[in-house]
Amino acid sequence: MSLEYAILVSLRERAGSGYELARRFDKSIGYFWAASHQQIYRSLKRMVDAGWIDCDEVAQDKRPDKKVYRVSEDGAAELARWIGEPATPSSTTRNDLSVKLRGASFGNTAEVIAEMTRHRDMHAERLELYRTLEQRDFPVPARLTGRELHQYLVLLGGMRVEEAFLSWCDESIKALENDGGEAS
Amino acid sequence: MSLEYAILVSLRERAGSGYELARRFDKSIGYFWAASHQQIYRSLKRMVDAGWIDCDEVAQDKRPDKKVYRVSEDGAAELARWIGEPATPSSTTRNDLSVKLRGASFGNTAEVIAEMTRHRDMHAERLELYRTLEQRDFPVPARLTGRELHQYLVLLGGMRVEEAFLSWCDESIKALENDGGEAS
DNA sequence: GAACGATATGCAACACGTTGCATTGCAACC
DNA sequence: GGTTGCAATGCAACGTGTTGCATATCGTTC
Repeated sequence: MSLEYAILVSLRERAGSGYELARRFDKSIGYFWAASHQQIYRSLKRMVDAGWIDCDEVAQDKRPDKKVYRVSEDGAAELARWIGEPATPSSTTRNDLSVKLRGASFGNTAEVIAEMTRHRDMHAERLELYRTLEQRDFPVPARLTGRELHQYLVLLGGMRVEEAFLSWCDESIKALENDGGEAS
Repeated sequence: MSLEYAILVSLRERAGSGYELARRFDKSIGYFWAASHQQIYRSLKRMVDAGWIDCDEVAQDKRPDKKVYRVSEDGAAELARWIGEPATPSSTTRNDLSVKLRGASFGNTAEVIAEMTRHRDMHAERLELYRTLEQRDFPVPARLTGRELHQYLVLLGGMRVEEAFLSWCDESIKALENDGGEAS
């Protein structure tokens, strides 16, 4: 249900086609709410039916036609309503790395260390990306207000979480390696 | 697909019935992989069909009969295989709080602050819980080895992530409040 | 001119998670 | 004796996410 609200936010920032939205969900808002183009097209259809967005067909030079969507008044109202609504119990945690770690003694510990190292590197890379985006888009965070501030805070959340995963991976790899050396 | 591996881990730690597994998924392993009893019963059926687990019907005094499941050799082999397997691209991030924050200027900022405060409190509570569990189950973390170490590291991951969310919420609430005071 | 990649939209099938409901046995409480 | 509550198992329907495929235009490259 919530993807539709992510789309509303993105379309309120700027109207666009399904394809453009899919590009945005490959980065930017997509870092915090993943979605494929199939999901997006399917949702756009439902949202048109619900009257949350309107659609203009736009013919283009040198490119296939596209359908540009923008948020209707009903859609804007619905978005505002959802933003104010207390969220459902939330955070259904599902972390397969934790499951693997917990089951490490039923598998091969060396493989688990390798897997944690892979994840460590992925989180480090993602953190690097966020820091690059921060420097590029928000060089002076202290002065931000309004929509820019909100966007910055979302990015900050991403950094905090990646930092946490990174330390966790580092600590765990160290502990597993020590354990392999002494016990096992 | 991955729930079945979480169940395998849990059943290798100790054989049990569907109901008992559902209780375990209300805490312990469930903090890192959420699952309802319907999912669990459904998965157990599939896993029996696949030959990953075996089932004994156990009659009980003063209670309904139950079906106790244990991991078969095939199941153990499959679990070990999965643990060693590099995980799929992973972490499909979906954080509705980030979406709400990003859309704050299209809703009511005061409501967003209230919502972030609610989440802040939930994360603080969860962190408290993890710290209690740590003190209860792992009073001397430095000496842990093997399976206990693995369980501790999973808990540590939970704490790191909750700490991160907590600081993020605190920072964001502060920034949003300041922004409301000066600009807007 | 064939092949490839980007733009652009979409269907169908399947896997997985959620919600709501249903049933049985027994104990305890009022 | 009826209600409540825990133990225990399960079905059906629906919503959402994933995977694989299909199609069309246009520009560039081999």
